[in-house]
Amino acid sequence: MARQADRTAQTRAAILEAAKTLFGAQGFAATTMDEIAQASGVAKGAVYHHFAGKERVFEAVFEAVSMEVARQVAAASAEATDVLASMATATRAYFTLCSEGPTGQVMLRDGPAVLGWARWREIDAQHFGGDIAKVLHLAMKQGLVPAQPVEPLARLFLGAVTEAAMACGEAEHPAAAGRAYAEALETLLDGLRARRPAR
Amino acid sequence: MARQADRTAQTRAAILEAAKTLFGAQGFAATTMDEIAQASGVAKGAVYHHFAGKERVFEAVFEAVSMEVARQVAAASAEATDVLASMATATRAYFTLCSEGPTGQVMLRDGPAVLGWARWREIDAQHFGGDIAKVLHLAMKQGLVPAQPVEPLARLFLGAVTEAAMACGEAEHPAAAGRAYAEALETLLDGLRARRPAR
DNA sequence: CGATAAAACTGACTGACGGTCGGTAATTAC
DNA sequence: GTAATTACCGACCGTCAGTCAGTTTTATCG
Repeated sequence: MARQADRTAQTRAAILEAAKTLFGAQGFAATTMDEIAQASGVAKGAVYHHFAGKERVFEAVFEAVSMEVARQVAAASAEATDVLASMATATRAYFTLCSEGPTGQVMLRDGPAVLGWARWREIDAQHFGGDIAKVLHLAMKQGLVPAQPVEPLARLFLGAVTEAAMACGEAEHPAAAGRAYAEALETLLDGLRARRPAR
Repeated sequence: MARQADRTAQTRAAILEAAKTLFGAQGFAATTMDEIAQASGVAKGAVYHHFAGKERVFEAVFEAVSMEVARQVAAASAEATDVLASMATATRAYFTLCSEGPTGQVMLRDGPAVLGWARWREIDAQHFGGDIAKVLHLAMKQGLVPAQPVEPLARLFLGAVTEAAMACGEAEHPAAAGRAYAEALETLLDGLRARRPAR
């Protein structure tokens, strides 16, 4: 009984692993279901037995990658002086991770295109995106930032961070670009700080 | 001799017009070259005679739409008190235009997916995107904003505006969402203003 | 006006790829 | 054991972007 479940999980994992590699390396469009099937060591029919279609395979891969990225970002921003500073760190870790290699391909290039912007944000909001809103909310509670609607502001930041990640991925000197964008991002964050010290 | 050129231009225009309508209504993926050909009143081969492929058709449509949007944005922000305020107005006009209907489909949903983020920004930078950098630069020159690298900051804003446009397009009450995002955007812009010596 | 070249245009055809489906093998339940 | 359920197989199908050999239209020149 557990045998069956194991077997299923194993096959699923193999498909996911192969798909992640292929999607990351070649992108969604350039990867065929036949390739995925072959790379996972199963027949095409088996892939369709586990996933309703190519997009669903991608969605599963995307979710896995999302989770992993959020985990690493959280780890990177664990220690920080105040909440806004932690946001700057997290944000920087996020777009550094996303701007390089397979992760960027899945998270930024293909993500919105394949899943649609809405679903893309929906998933991201469960991992990294949601944290921005939380931190912002906390910052307001602490008086670091003037009280105002959180949602719109959080979305704007998410958009800015995404843009930075894309730009870094495209840049010839990603590291240098990363520094430049991190700085600009901090300028933006600092601008939010309450002007007349509420302290 | 002008006859030939006329004919060519006319056919091209017909294809572009049909493609714009179809891409806007159904999106890039759901539109077939056969449809475009039929709607333009020419054979498929003629479309390929004028454009190297489906993506090139889209690119031409995208450029036309981009230009039109930039024109309307410029018109909307013509009168404004200071440069930052004009940016707020322009920005708002931009994401209002982009968040609705066919324009949004072409500019935001399919644009980056089909052209690739890099090429997408490249084209946009020739129209709307470039203006952000210009305005920011001017604002620094006038002392409204502390001097700092313009490029990264401009990109972040562009990302934020794009995000706002997407969110508005998705929202159930686009008008209300538009107001909320416009306000958040102004908060961000205001945060950039040089702080008063009085504290 | 032909004759010739060049460009615009046609539409049947091809190859690739996502997805289907009838069938087989393995596993579990009774 | 047998029946039922689930995993898996792979030949086949429909669709669609892109091709190409051939036809029509337009421009050029003697």
